[in-house]
Amino acid sequence: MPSVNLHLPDDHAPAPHAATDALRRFNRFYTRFAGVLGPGYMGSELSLIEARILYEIATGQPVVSKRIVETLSVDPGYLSRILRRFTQLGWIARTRGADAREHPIRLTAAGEALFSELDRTTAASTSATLAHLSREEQAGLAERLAWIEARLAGAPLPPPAVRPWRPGDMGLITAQQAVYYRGAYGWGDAMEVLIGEITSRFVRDFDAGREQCWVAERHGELLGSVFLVAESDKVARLRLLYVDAAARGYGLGRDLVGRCIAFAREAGYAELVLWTHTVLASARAIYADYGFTIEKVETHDEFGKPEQSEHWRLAL
Amino acid sequence: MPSVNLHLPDDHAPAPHAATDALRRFNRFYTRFAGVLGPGYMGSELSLIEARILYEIATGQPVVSKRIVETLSVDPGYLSRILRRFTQLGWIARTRGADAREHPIRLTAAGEALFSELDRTTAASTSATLAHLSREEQAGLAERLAWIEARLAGAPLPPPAVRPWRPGDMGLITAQQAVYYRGAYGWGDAMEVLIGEITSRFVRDFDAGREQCWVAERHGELLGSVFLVAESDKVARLRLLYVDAAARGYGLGRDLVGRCIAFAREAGYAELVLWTHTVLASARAIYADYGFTIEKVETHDEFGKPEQSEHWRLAL
DNA sequence: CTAGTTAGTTGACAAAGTCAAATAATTGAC
DNA sequence: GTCAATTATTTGACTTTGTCAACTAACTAG
Repeated sequence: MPSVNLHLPDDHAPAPHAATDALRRFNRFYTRFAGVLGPGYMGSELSLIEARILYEIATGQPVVSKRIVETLSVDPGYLSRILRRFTQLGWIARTRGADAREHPIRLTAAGEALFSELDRTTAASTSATLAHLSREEQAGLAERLAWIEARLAGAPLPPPAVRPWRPGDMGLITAQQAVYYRGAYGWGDAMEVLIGEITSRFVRDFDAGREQCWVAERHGELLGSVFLVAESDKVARLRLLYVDAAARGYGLGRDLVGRCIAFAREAGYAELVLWTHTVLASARAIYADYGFTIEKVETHDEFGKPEQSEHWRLAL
Repeated sequence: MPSVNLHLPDDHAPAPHAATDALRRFNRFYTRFAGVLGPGYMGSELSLIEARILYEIATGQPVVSKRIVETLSVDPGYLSRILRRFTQLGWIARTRGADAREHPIRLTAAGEALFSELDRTTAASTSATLAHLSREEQAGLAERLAWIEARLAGAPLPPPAVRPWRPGDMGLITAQQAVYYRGAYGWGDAMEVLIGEITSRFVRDFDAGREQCWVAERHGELLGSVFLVAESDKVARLRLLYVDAAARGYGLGRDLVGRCIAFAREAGYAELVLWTHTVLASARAIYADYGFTIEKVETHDEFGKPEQSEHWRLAL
């Protein structure tokens, strides 16, 4: 279920604090919502923190208390007492580590049983709160949660995954590029129409062994794409290379062009051509690096304002 | 920044518990994340609950403690003591309500000052945690948060908002309908191509006074669309009516068709025609209700399997 | 070997939260 | 109108949860 991030330049400019307000609002909502899932912990004897500690132990065995203190930001003294109680209850056992100051923690059989029981009941309860959502909504929820977590965590995002095209991709590609080029270069409707025609024609005439389209995705978001289409028996054309701003710095453009070249060689083409514009500097750099050369330069006025375009060519 | 919910039927079927796991994972993440925003409350003297109580008072003035107990699910006794302390500190004042058992609460001037200070600092701190996100990411975050809150709250969703088309919409419409008809009726690539061509042509030949496309959206998600295009001087054609499963029950299809009819009358057309398929029962019901009648029925094989289609007509 | 660190524990508290009983006002049944 | 039942809030008597600093034992670097 890919989506695209469409941000029109002349869109109702969102209030500068819209995102801040949205997050604060969500925060109020979610603390209440989590309260429903959360404390009292599912009728078990465990408090929320105890359950979280048990989770850390179960998933990280053997784990030293220092790590728990760090990941859960719990007071070491408090943790120490909780762990003592867990030991008395027979849920955990503490061994001697290589470093004798550490006392690595493991679950006992009873602890494992408790944890898997807890895991089952919380899963069931969470599942119940999602029961009223359709399959599509559940999938959409999972994707949005992952997206949000990735941004809020501030951790580096995973690189986008590249895959061959699927039904539905063409429209998204068209929408994405149309909005981008309009915003970035002021290109008009004619460009949107052109892209739409190229993508429609691609599906209509698709020749599986000799043509392909690759799409890059992350957390359900379309982040890049490229087409390789047959121009003639011996000539292939690379079209509509695009890398979203949110996917810069992963070498994605290079990857996509590389796939086209490899595929074209494999399919027995003798040369690969493409048409691009002088303003598209980063794409041009990639073409040049792969050994493409400019064959012809011409200025046209198809996109609502004069634009210098270039025909590139690579012998395979 | 609309998106579309694309769920291919033969997609990697998500594990049945994917959404549950995603939510549990998010829950672990978010409790930690909120801890950063949260307790200690921004260097102020207030604990998280105190801050939440202050918020409830400030935004709901005058408010009775029962309401706070319900919305925050806090113990009444505990709340009572906190409110007494707030009163002693001069932040709130309690009056006599119409029902003398209640003691409606208001903020004093000092309370207002405290609250707006707190509001400012939490906004600043939240804003700081979002500083590393781009404008697009912030907008995407806000939309996703709203979407998630709406689903998890289980509250009825707001009706989709209808607006005229914008650049980028055409591709999304194409993607959405292509995926839907493939999944629901097994229609193939030819259908996707047809939709792509219709939408591209619409942009190319768009005649503003005599043609229009409306799009329904909610939380940044495309939920429906319809086209009205000129067929000839006196004849308009309604095309590509679509209402997403997530938007059923709002009368959206009826609304969209109604807009087409009103627009066509306004623009001076004498009649409105459309082409649809017999399997599309709910669309047909809408057409019939508006007084459209079937002119001709024919079976074609364009979508990969035989399908009965119908030509409808309405005199304006 | 010594001074400085580090992992974890303990004691002494303070803060947060709970529960049941009490108080005062209101409602509904007769 | 009166009385029992109910409701909003408060109070008392607690338990649980969380904090802070001092402490012990083990490690590390010079």
